[in-house]
Amino acid sequence: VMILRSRFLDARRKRRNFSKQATEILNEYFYSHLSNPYPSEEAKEELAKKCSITVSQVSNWFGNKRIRYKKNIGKFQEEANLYAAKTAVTAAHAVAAAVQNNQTNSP
Amino acid sequence: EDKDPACPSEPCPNASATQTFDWMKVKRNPPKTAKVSEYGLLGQPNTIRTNFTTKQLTELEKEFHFNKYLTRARRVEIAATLELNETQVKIWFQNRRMKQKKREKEGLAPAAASRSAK
DNA sequence: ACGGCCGATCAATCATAGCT
DNA sequence: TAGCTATGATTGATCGGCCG
Repeated sequence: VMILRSRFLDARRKRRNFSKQATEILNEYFYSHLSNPYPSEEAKEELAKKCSITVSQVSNWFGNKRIRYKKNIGKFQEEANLYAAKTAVTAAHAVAAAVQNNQTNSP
Repeated sequence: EDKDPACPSEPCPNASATQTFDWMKVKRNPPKTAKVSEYGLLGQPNTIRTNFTTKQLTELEKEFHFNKYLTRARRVEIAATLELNETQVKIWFQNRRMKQKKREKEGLAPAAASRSAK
């Protein structure tokens, strides 16, 4: 039991939460890819850059997120809807822009 | 860049109702490690993640620095000495190599990483 | 077929951060 | 300050793919 207190050697475990914006970016990606929240290595690198964290940290974040999400989907429902709405607005903007562009080009 | 292939007719109860995708159902088989009950009594203890002792980890670490890869003979020897399965030893080395690679990879870019911090 | 390795991931746990 | 939850990291072990 105590034989395993070697964990103390892992003093490196001085963690600090990611910035609010970083979490925002990660959650945006997660919920906009909820059907398959497995970013490719390239996507992870891009997220890492945007969030100012390492690729490993991005991997850890997604790993933890996926496990915790499926463990208790209900607990994340609110968050899911929040981000779903956010991306919906983004999509709406894109559509609006496309429509306007389309009208000015072809009758 | 990325797109979901499916946009079939979803009898989705409500637009924002989050469906249950396959990745959420993934279940890993329980570890087969622990040699199942020698006595056949109770089938609950096993299938638990093994906790390596400090002694075992120290020994494995020492061996790793000697050789990153194990030979069958060496593996058998170490497993016997540390009272672990050959598989556990094999897996430990595999994970250790990955860990090593990860550290080398991140031990170069991070400029603000110094041991002096306490 | 067979066994080892790689890369990614899982799943449980550790230890701390942060809110009440 | 105590207690509890949120969260980042660690790690033994699994999964699928590749190779000799």
